[in-house]
Amino acid sequence: MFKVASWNLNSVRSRLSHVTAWLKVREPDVLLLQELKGTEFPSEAFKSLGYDSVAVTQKAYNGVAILSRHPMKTIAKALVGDDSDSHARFLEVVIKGIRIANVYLPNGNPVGSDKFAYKLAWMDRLTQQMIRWKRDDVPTLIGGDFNVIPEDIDCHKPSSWKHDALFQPEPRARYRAMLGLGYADAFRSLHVGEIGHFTFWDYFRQAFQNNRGIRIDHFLLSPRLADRLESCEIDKGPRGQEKPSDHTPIIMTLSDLP
DNA sequence: ATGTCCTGAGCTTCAGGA
Repeated sequence: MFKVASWNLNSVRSRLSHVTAWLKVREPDVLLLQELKGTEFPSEAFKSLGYDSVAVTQKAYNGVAILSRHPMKTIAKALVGDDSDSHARFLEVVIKGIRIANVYLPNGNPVGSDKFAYKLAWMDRLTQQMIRWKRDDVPTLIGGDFNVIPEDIDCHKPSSWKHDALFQPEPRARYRAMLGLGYADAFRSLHVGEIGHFTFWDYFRQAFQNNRGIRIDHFLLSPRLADRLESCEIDKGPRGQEKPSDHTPIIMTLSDLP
């Protein structure tokens, strides 16, 4: 069994005790982290728990890291397609023969702004990379904060998100196009039609207490990995703790190769 | 428009991002 998790921390410094406590209990083989929010990365804290790590950071914003209990080879620290893009949003490694890409897609608000255009361009670049990945034999997992609400059932109330970049037709069409390439949405493929499953809740207006959330953290699996998918669950526990991230972890398990 | 939380400059609060 191979357990992979993903968690947007909204600052690794503010959430270090949360994530280390969570790792001790859940013991995933691999953890993808997003929104580190700072240049410092506490690799020693994770090393003492048995995890090697690789991180791409920048000052104040963004930042992604991958923790692994198995040998990990770093392949890329940036998404190709725009040399002028300096945001820390992408990390690609190989662990146990699986290509794992950790992504933190742009938020894109407000709709119609330069940020929205950057979000769409970033998704186009990721789609092109996902097409290139299909050309080799390496089973591939893309996980992280996609900042896309795929379908109406992935938010508590569509009308509340009608004007938000995460819910616009353009990013949703691009997410669907990724599925159209043959990648499976791990959570939805095992929870068809189920409502009320979210990975993010706003800090304000008691959104979590009232389960007014959205599902924007995803795992996309190439066909050979989708065949090995055993479970995919959202762990709401951390979102209910003191000083939580606004996101909560998503966890999936793959069966071992025969 | 509102709500809340985080970072970082360099204030004893603010702007910017989410």
